[in-house]
Amino acid sequence: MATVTDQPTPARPGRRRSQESRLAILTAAIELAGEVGYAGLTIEGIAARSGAGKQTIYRWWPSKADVLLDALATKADLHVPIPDEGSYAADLRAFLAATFRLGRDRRVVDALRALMAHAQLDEEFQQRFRSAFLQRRRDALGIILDRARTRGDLPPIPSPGTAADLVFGVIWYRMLATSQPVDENLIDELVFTLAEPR
Amino acid sequence: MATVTDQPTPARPGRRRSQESRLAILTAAIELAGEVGYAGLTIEGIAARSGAGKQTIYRWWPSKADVLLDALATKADLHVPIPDEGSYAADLRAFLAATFRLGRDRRVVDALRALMAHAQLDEEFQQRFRSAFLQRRRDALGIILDRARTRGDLPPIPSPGTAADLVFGVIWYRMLATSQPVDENLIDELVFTLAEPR
Amino acid sequence: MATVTDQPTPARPGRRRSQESRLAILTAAIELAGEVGYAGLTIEGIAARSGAGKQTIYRWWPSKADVLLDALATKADLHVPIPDEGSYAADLRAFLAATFRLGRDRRVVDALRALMAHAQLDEEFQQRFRSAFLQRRRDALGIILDRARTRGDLPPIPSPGTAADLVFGVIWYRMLATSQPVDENLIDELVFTLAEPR
Amino acid sequence: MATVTDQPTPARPGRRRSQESRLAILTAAIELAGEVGYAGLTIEGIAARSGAGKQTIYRWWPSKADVLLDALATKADLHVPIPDEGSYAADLRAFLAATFRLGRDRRVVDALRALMAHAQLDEEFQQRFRSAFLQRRRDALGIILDRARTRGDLPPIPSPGTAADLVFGVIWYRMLATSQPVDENLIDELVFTLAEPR
DNA sequence: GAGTAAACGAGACGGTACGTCAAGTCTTGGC
DNA sequence: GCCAAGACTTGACGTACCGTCTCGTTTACTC
Repeated sequence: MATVTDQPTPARPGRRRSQESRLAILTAAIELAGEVGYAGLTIEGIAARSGAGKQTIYRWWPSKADVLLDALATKADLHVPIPDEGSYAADLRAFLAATFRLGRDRRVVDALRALMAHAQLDEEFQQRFRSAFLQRRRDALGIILDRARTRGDLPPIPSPGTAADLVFGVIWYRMLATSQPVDENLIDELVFTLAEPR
Repeated sequence: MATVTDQPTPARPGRRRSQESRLAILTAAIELAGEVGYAGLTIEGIAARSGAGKQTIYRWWPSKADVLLDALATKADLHVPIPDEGSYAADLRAFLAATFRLGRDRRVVDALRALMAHAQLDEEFQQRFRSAFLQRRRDALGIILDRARTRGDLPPIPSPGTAADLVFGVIWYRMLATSQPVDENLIDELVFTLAEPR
Repeated sequence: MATVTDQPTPARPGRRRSQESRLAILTAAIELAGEVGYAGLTIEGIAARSGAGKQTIYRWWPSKADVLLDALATKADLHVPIPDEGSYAADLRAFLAATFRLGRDRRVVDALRALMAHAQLDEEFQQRFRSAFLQRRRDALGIILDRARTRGDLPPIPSPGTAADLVFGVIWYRMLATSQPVDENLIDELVFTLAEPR
Repeated sequence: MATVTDQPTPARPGRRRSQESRLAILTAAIELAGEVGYAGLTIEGIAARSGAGKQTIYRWWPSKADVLLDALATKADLHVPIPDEGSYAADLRAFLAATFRLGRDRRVVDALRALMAHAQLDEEFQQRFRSAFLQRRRDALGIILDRARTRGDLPPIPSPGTAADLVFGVIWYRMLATSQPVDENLIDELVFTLAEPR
């Protein structure tokens, strides 16, 4: 039965988007970012490596940052599962551990640093980066905090919003400013500071 | 008697560095960054605006980020005074309030965001940015933390290093990721979370 | 009775060529050439203006010059009648006057200039342009010259071929090199120079 | 002694134009035009072949046609000497013979055809082509015609202007429309038609 | 009336060159 | 030796069209 949401196949005329090209472009972007760094990454380079025409890239992505973001979303598993571990402390610990694991992949970390950097230089990309990446992470943590509040597990201070700022703040600060990734020790201190009842 | 610090007059032959040019360049950099944004800032633009030759800029600064960093250090008052307020909580509150005031100047915040971004894309600048800016701020907070430890005022968890990461983490995260600056409310929550004895 | 030239109905299967499309394309070509000039004329532009697909154009014409040549032949009356005026001088005068009239239409002159230009840059189009246009005009003048020779009206020098070169030479030279069209005065001088017995 | 016309050295600051680059560009343009034809000639190709940057070409010439025109003027001897041969007929014959010789060089003829073509597609280049080439040739013939008039050697019809149109008309028409160059026979017919007293 | 075949509109594709911008370097004459 | 001026090579930008290649649709003929 056809419904209103059957939009993926609106029977448009014209040639369909090539999935071969799309994937070749995303793969080339990831590889090149790893080889020459984000600063050395160019649309021309991606086009050359992937065998696509530049226009094909510009047709679907507004900037090299968008290509890389799409590549990351498509190729890297950025998903953070949030199983109910029974307590705020345990949930938070699980969340941080998952992030910890992600942070061990140098290529992913470098790409995220570059995307955050690009977001500071490109107003419009900043919007996309926030809604496509940053906000999703925040929402995941938001679920944990909500659950804790329901449980009566959540300290009154800091407020959920500030707690999220503290968690993501350390993570990003270490990535951007000190090259010191999230480690086991940090997890302990964070859990104690945020989840320990007073 | 000549000493090691007598560097301004090493009695070299040839024309001395022009302070007029230096200041004109720094002023032009600040102004242009405000007008066209960091992404639109170019060495050529700075040279044209300041009336300097490009070579003069390249002779003294390695990149546009360094010009802007120098301009910020020279023109904006980035100094954070750390008077002894009698307690860790009060010192921390004073430190955050000073940062709060700094964050009200849009132009300074934008410049800092851009410099942090540039640091992600330029390995060598990252070193200079860390030692010339990030580490200095950290050192200032370090004094407060040291003083608190001496006083016996400092909670055992989080450790001083992590406390600094938490403080600078929130500040930078809000600047870079949420466009939500440090405000009075955040100060209260941070002071409570970090300085309240358990 | 079917003859060799009855090509429009070879009883092939499949959809027939659309005359609507053909005319829409030729019209669009003429209009666009007038609006944006030949240099600004593109197959994509013709397709967009006419509502045709690019493939439809490429199916029937090898280049934009061929489209324009076809358009000119179809829409503009390029025919030069050569009624017998009784003498070489009168025939030549009539021929030149007809050409004169044609040259008053700016759009036709511009299109011819562009086609002649294109013929210099595209070897294959040059062949088609010669046989479809230049040679036809030459043949028309050839009839006049033949008639004059039969009449004994034709001066021995210049030879018919050279006479044609002289006639078309001035016309094209004025179009291409001096923007000065054929006018009454030129007609007088040409007729005197070529047709006056010595 | 310095005079008002000593303009070549106005003591401007800044680096001087590189004659090495200029000549390398002109040479590359001539060579490439010969190898790939004018239609295949590109600014990028000239830059690559000459070792110059594209910007250097765009700085000094507005289009590839201007490069080629300059190259032709610089490298090919396009000068037509007009010694006084004693009579209009002899002068005209000498002029045509010189042109005849020029027309034997395939590369020069092809370049001129292309430039004339380009002039039809580019309004501004047309102005430059006329004053830098076409008008100069016309002026040379003008001297011959003036001399003839002074001598009383010049037939009243056609007028000098029309005579020039006829001469250059045939030459260009043969180059552009019939691929049949000026030859000895044409010279005889032209001299007879234009210079023979009636 | 069910194939089958071609032309049609639309539009994505790999390319090439465009003309521009800025980078960082080099060369000039003057201070 | 520093300075302003400005030409230099280099390399990427984002755009415009090229000519080709699917798509699904429409129109004709053949069986």
